[in-house]
Amino acid sequence: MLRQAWLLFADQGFDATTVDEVAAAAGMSRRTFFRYFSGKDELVLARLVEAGEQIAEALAARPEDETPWQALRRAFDSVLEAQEAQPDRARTVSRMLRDEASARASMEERRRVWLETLVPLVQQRLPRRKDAAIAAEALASAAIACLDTAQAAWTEGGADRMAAALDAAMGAVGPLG
Amino acid sequence: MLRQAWLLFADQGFDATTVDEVAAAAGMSRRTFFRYFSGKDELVLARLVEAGEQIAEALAARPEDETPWQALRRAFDSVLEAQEAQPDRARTVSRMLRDEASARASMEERRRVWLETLVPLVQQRLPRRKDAAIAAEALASAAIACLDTAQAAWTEGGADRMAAALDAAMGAVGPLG
DNA sequence: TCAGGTGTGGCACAGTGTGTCATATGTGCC
DNA sequence: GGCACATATGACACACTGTGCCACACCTGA
Repeated sequence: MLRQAWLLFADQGFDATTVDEVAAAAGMSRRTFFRYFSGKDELVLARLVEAGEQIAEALAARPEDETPWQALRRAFDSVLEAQEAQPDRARTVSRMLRDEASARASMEERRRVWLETLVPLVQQRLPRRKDAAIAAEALASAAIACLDTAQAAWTEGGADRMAAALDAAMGAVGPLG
Repeated sequence: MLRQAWLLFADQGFDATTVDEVAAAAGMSRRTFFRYFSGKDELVLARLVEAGEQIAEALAARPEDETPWQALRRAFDSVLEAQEAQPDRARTVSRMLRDEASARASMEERRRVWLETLVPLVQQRLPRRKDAAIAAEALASAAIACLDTAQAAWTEGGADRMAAALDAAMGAVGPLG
């Protein structure tokens, strides 16, 4: 949906692309665009949310005997593969999210949306204790932080295999087994 | 600086307060306000950056035999105290950052600024290895994620001692010794 | 007194996001 | 077919943000 918009973003940058251009490229009026999307941000967020759903699916499918941290690490694999399958495109998007101020806001939003679906799945893997809710949220958001770290390292040359970067990141924080 | 602005934010909400109002309250013109600040966001960010500097100072002062994770946990103590000293004000700010869309953008920005100062300090505590840079960034950003989790839990009733919430969060992710 | 720097405000402009209203474009029913 | 009704779209106006540009006031030293 609105693949046209992403072409514009990649070409001119996110900030430099106006809503008018996006709307025109999609063949609708400005007003109509705002009726379907809350703004340019939502186009970015939509993509990120999709990835979050992939992760949630994968996490739900991990064997029960894995620790939450191991399961989260494995759940990220599908996203890693998708990124490494189209490295140029993935790096372009990644740099956009890092460099363009207005796109950055979507990152915090993504964190919340991802947590909403991931936290319950993590909590299922924890013993029912008083602090289980906090523990689950801490684990999930720490894992996301590691994913972002790996993503950044991979985007800027340092690491050529993203999986290795993620192992390094998550392995430094908690035992991967 | 611009304490007036924070009164307006607390009173009307962040989004609902216009730059014109802030400028008027500070006794300067709109144009002059934009000469000193990049926007309302910067007023929020300034506060968050200050807290980050406190954390960095505290981290640098931790004994060398602590693990990075333990040291980070202890480095957060000063922020915790500051928050618990003025719980109402802290909760108001916390809710604003959570609920108001435009303030949310500052959270991602804060993450970056904090990492810039914290990562080198964490890396000093790690053995020099190939992945030390990634490990340091992963540890620091995971710790920040835990702090946010604890903050959220404390803001919404659940936990009345923020330190306990942070122990639960960080303890669930890595050993605190 | 004059020249040059500095701080400030006014104005105009492009851009975002929203409310309101008018105009298509169906869709079902008689 | 013709009519009534709902829905989708577009046009316009508006409040607000952020920036460039210019004018004015004020200070300071020669």
